[in-house]
Amino acid sequence: MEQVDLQATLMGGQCFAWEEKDGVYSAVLKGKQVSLSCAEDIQGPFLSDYFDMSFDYKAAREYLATLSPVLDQAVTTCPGLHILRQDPYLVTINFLLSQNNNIKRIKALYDTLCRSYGTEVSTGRFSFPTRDQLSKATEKELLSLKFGYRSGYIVSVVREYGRLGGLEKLSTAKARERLMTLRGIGPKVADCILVFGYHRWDAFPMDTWMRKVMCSYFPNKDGSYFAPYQALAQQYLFQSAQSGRLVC
DNA sequence: GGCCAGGCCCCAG
DNA sequence: CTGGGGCATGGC
Repeated sequence: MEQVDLQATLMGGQCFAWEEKDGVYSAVLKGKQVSLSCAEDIQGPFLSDYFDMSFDYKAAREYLATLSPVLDQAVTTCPGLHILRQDPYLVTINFLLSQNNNIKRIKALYDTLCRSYGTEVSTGRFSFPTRDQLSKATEKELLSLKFGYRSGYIVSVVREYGRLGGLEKLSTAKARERLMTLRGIGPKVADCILVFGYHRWDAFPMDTWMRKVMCSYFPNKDGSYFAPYQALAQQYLFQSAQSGRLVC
């Protein structure tokens, strides 16, 4: 039975909603609070979909392991890493927050958005603001909440989001192109939205960590080397580098 | 103080 | 198309 690694999957930089306390992971999803203390708690249609339980991760890991010792090591150490199926709008706003930033502070900003514009679903627990709720935020307000130069991007993307339309039907390359027409979404953020919001495994986000990894371990190669599992390879390599398990 | 963090925009060449 | 400066903020 496939065991999801909650730590790696929920706290590894795919999403910023979860907090871990005494081994219990909790978040507000779809307006409801969810708490998980082990992989067996992943039950029901919503969580099964969220954790992408129907995909054959074993086959993907076995293939990636053949590509390089670094990946072999990574998948062996952490067999339970899944790519979540998250809401595209939420992912879009989240990765606007991510640019030139670190995971800890991205989480803090995520929390600020929830508390400032979301709905309190239980005492002290807030949902992520809907598009409608977030549309009430002004740039000035966001600046005072320490969103920095991302403030303008958030206001603009919330306003223009409807323009994206049925991205699901487009090829990854076309969808990427359309995402990048929004202000504040460049190549890297677009790729993150494609992987984490649209589950496009042929996207390969290249951030500062990945640049180092590719330079050190896969010189003269790009994401296509890991096809058809680019996104999973990326997530393994990102986490390995970012947690200091790789020397770059 | 300088450098860096899941970068992007804008402007030179 | 490529390179580099500017941009907000906080941790180290």
